[in-house]
Amino acid sequence: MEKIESRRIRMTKALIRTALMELMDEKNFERITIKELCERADVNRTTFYLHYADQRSVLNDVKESVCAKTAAMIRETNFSDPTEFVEQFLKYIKENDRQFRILLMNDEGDSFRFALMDVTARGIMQYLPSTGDPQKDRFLLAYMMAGSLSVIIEWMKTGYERSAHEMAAFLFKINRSIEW
Amino acid sequence: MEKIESRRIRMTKALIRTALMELMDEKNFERITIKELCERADVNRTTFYLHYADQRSVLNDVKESVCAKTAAMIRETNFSDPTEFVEQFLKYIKENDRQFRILLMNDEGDSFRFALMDVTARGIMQYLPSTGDPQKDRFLLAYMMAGSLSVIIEWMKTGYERSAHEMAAFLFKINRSIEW
DNA sequence: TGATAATATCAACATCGTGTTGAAATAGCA
DNA sequence: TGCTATTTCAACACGATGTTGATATTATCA
Repeated sequence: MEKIESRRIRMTKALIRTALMELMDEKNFERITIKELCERADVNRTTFYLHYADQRSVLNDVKESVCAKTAAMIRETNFSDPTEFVEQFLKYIKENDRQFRILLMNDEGDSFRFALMDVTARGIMQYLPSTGDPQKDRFLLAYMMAGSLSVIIEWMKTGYERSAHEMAAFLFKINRSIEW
Repeated sequence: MEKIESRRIRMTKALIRTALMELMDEKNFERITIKELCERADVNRTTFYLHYADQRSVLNDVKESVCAKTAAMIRETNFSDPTEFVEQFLKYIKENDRQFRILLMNDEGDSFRFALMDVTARGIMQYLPSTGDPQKDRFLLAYMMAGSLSVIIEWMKTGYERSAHEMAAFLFKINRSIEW
């Protein structure tokens, strides 16, 4: 289980992942065939099956990789207060617009959103509410996370009209104002 | 455009829609082929193409039909205050658990959620916030709708542990407490 | 450098789902 | 009953899938 992938394999898989993102920018995920994915990546179809079972496993791989990079960014960034954390996070999304847009818009079963939630929880854990009732806490967390992500997606759709700073303040104000 | 479908056609399409819901309860949407959908519905494949182009158009049809029924329920139900409206809505979801669960869990691009938003807007329109800034209003609406739906989905996942009454009070309290 | 192992390519294959066709069977309605 | 709408049926060409065995290329290490 501790196998480290060789540089060649990492390169091949990266080519396939990049090709998938390109294609998802052009058409629906369901319409993407393994054949055209391989042609775009310039990788033999047999090679594809050496590393992935189907298109979905490539997509999952992309999701994991984006989450990992986001987690690393959070780890390496210094922020003193939660508003600044949110602002940094928003800036990061804006800078990596294409990836986040594609993944959030094609998020079957909210799997990417849940993964993002886990990642960002690290940054705001200490500011999360507690009612004493674990189930209520879960409901509240779900509410705030889904609500915030939805606002972020709306922000994306405007082409990031408002600044990350302004949006962070907005989001922080809303989330803080909730009574529990 | 004003064609009324004959009883036979309505029946055939209903068979196909029911079969799709059955299959979606068993496996991922993407893995469902037209062939097996027809076998499950006991309808000839040629007949399928007479009414639908592909699996997705069947799914869209199901979504529309569920939204239409929900809208009808809302129209026919009397409720005096918004909490009661939310409670009725939650009860309706609980009673039609299978349909809502399947559609919400497989909601690519949030299309079903948006449609549900439109439908329920009728019931809570007058209680929606206005900041004077249309874009901010859109953000707030997105936040509250996505947050509430997410709580509802979490409620589903618990197997409707708490009562619709309690959940309605909870949701109403949260949404009301938001500052804008 | 040269041997060796890992990785990628290639051609070929059977299999399956797709979408369409024209003709025949069946059901509903006047 | 007879007419019309609807469904069934068999057949077809097409393309994607997943797998195979052999071969070529590339990386690693002695």
